[in-house]
Amino acid sequence: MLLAVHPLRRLVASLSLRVKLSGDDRAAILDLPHTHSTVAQGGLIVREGHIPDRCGVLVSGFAIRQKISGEGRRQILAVHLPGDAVDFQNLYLAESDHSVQMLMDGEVAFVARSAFRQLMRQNETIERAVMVQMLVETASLREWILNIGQRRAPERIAHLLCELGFRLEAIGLAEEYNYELPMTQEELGDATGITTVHVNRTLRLLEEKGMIRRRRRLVSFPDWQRMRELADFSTRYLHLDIHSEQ
Amino acid sequence: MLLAVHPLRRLVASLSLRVKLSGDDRAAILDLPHTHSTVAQGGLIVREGHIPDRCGVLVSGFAIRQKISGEGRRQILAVHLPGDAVDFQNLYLAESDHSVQMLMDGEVAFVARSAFRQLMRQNETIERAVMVQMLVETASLREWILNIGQRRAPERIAHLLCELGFRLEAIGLAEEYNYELPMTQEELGDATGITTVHVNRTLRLLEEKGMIRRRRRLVSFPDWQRMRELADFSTRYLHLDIHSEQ
DNA sequence: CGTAGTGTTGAGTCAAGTCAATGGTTGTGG
DNA sequence: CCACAACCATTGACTTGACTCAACACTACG
Repeated sequence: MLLAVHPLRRLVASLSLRVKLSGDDRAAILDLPHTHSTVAQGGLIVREGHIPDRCGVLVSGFAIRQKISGEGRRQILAVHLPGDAVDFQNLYLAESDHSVQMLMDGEVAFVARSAFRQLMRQNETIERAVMVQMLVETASLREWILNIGQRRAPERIAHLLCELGFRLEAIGLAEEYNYELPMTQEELGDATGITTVHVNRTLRLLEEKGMIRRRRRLVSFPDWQRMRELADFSTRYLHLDIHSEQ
Repeated sequence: MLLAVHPLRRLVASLSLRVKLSGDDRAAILDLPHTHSTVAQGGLIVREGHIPDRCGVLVSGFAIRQKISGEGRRQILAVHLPGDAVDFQNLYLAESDHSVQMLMDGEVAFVARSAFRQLMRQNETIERAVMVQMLVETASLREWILNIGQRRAPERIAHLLCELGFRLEAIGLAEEYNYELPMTQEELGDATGITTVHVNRTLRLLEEKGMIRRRRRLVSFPDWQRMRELADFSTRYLHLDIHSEQ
């Protein structure tokens, strides 16, 4: 049973969320030459300072995009789910200014950057799909800034939990927005600009207020709507509503 | 003396900072059909929720990219200088998730989104130049997140002042990194996630430490290198070093 | 000369950080 | 199978950076 599931299938599904792909388009993506390997927890798929000549696609497992300050403090910029291409951000740049790291053991497919760019020039729909994906990533960064810059700890954490729930739901990896949190409390802190200790207290607070329920890393939301309101979570920035045709 | 200076000249210059453009490339950009108008301070060039069908290019004056939270708090995401195209972020999206506002009276040229995209498909160099510009904007958002998420108020403000100085210097609008700050202290606060009062105290602190000097809105840096170190300001994220050829 | 927008300063409060210790879970190797 | 180590989560006590509220000063402009 070779290749029970094609490594790039999730990428196709992910791109299809926002741009309608024809059978030919899908085939063209699946035909991209690629390698396929497992990467251990903590492994880097994109390295700051390196010249990116290939684009990683998450097949399984989660990853984070991160940047380290001069004092060695780590800021998490985004969380990537299976199906995400983690290197669109570097497709046209000479040198990566940040890195992408696996949150757990997982599989990654690698596609040559040149192959990606060639396919984009050949196929306008795929080009658009990639561009949309890139711009949605950027939109997420904007919301991330708003979150860190303007919200208090409880809302900040809540917003991150909502984003994860919503995105996992969209790709079928959550049920009723319940999911297993792929991050430690330290990582939640690095993502939201809050210390580990305060993340812990804030999670407890959210639980006491009945906004979340926890068992191990499993989070569930007794009242998803109230949670969304508390978190000030709007889905507009994820641009998921429609298949934009032009 | 009609059109003493072509409204799109600064855009050409701005794109040329990172991608080498031939004479034909430059001419093609200058030939883009466009309108040209003045926009008053506070005027919106991009509106959240609107469908962007045209792309604004700053001819003169400064603008900010911003997002408003559900509680009405404003977060500034980026500062745009003359020559910046402020709508690349929406070129492939159906609806803007944020807005761009003039910081002062200024001139803006508008190019139809379709014309831009058509030119990009026709001319691979221009396509690359636009993509690079888009990705550098995204890189700036990442650094912005690091700044707000991991640095203290003095370093945060210092970093913003460094970024402005460096970018203004790059387009010839600063002398020795000295420039007239285009923002009020309230705006500095909204950009860094700090209250107005604390911005004021922090600026005083930076001045007392000899990192900056102020006269009105004019800022200068007695020791630019020390300032950069304090701010933990690296220029890598601006990707300005080279004309990347591939 | 009055008004509106900025900038500045002081006093008091609070959200979040720091430091430090303890508990729980998982995995591993003797 | 147990003991230890490593990692993660939790809690308490104390500190502090930043916020809030409030007043006042400066400047530009009609």
